[in-house]
Amino acid sequence: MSDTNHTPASNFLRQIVERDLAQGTYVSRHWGRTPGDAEHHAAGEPDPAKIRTRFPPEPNGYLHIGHAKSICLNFGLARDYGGVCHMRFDDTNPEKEEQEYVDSITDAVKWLGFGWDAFGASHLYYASNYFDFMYRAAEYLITAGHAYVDQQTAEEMRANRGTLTEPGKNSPWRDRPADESLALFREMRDGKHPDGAMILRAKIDMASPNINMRDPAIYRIKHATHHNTGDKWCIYPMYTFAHPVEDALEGITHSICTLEFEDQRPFYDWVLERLAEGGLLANPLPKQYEFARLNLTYVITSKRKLMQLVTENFVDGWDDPRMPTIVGLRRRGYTPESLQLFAERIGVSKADSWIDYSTLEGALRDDLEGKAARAMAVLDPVKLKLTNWDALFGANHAEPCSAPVHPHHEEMGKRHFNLTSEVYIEREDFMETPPKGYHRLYPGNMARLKYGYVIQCTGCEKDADGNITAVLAEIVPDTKSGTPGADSVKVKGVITWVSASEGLQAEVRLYDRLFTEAHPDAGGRNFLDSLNPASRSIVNAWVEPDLANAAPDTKFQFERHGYFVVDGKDSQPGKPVFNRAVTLRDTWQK
RNA sequence: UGGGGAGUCGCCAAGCUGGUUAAGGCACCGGAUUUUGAUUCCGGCAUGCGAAGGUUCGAAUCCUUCCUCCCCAGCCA
Repeated sequence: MSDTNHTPASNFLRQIVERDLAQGTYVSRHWGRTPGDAEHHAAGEPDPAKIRTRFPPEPNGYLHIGHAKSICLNFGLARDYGGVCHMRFDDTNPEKEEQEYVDSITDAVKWLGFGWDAFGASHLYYASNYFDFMYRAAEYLITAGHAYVDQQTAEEMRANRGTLTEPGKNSPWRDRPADESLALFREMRDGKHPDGAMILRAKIDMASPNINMRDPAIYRIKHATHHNTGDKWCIYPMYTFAHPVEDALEGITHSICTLEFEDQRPFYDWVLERLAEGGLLANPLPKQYEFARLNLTYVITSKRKLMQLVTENFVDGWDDPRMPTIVGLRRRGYTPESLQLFAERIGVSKADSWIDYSTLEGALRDDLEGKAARAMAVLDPVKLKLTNWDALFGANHAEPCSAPVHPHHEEMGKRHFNLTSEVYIEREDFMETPPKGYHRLYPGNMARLKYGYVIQCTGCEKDADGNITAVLAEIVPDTKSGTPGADSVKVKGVITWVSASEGLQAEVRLYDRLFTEAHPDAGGRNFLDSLNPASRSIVNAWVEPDLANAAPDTKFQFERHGYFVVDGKDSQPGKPVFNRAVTLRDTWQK
């Protein structure tokens, strides 16, 4: 069960935050109540937020389990240290971003249990709202001699960038007068030039051993309509330039990103320092820290590959319960708490690592164990005939039974259902010739119909092909659960069942991992080759009649099977569809 | 072969301003309880910290060399 009052494990980011808090690194910050430049913040109050972090997705796809780790990290740090985490859309590339994605992303973050209202304000921001400032910052860099307009083609730029081991060559336009660059940059802004005709570059060092410092591009021409700013701009800032600026405008203290941006940090600092020198940005400046992104065995998180699974119909959409997307996990039956627990358990560090898929499953089980209502369901039914029923109770008798909604939480109440002369049980709960240690039904053996009577198996019926068509057993009198004689006969096996005449038939979707390989795309192989053909099987199951009107999204533990959720999309009133979220642990070695 | 990172139990991960019996979680293995072969509860689980040297009374922690893995040459983020 998720434990809410405990000290979270230490990690390098917590140490950094704690050190900064102890040293008062950010106490001098002012906050102008909205994002803004140095002047704006200087006019504000001392920042009530001890730290500011941000979750800055690009709205060009659906969030997945890897983002969940980042969300828990950023929002968690802010929550734990008296700060605030900004929800920010990093929408600097109009060609790839859409409103549909911003909606799904905000939904996902909220569903996960986080929000961005703090200190009397909503901290939902868009990088595109800073385009005016970014433009001003770019003009400043040009004026100060830190940037120039380059008219090399993309190919020339690439050729002159050098290689990992050889320095690059200066662009022929590198030393043109600032006035000239400024004029051209304004022409770029005014739409006088086609895409790719010229580009604004930072002037740093073409011989830097860090390729990212070899005069990186900071503003490019894109005649495209932006989801937020429409056609106001035809030039857009590059991520590497925009991101540090966004962080600074928002007063971010700890800018946390993934490892692949480590090489980018010198440029991040360069941008901020130049703009702070020019008085455009307020000190102290944000600092970037990098952590290892999540890798989960049997799971793929590449945006491109996830997209391919959807567009080529290997799954039924972004919210297919087999998808590692937040919407997929949600539909699968994962809870926000289970995902938070997962994030907490895996920790955060800078070491590339692979988390066992079972860690994810374990977090769900641990969360649902304490709170999911129990119910009986038979997924692979075979009929069980109670051959002494009529003699004992009279034909057509229905024997009322009751069971706790949760065995450890009496306050959750009781559920009721009838035992009848014929019930369904799991096919695997009967064996003609059982292996050693098997203690369910086999001829001569006794077991309990859970919450009902102890029964003794007498045999089975078969069809012409030898398939078992029914299991036969007799009720052992006076052994009903809850009655004084219930324990007069001790049995090792307890079997779940559903009345054949009163049970409800329901579609149950049994999901398993999407891939058969722990590392579906390792070694350059095609991840589609390891798609698990058995990742979903649909069965017609029998469930307790009261489940007919279970509300969508409700989680149940089908006893002895696992945790299931009422599908939020395909269930109809009176006709629920269940998704298996995860099986129960099974330590019985067959 | 340039630059930037990382290597602690099967999987994560603390510890790394030198001195602890090398945390904790997950997994696993025992045993107890159990009308879910679940849960819960007890107990077990690294003489070892990528390797080899060195410094030191003492090293996962400091130094040297080496090995392995990851990232970087988009007008993507």
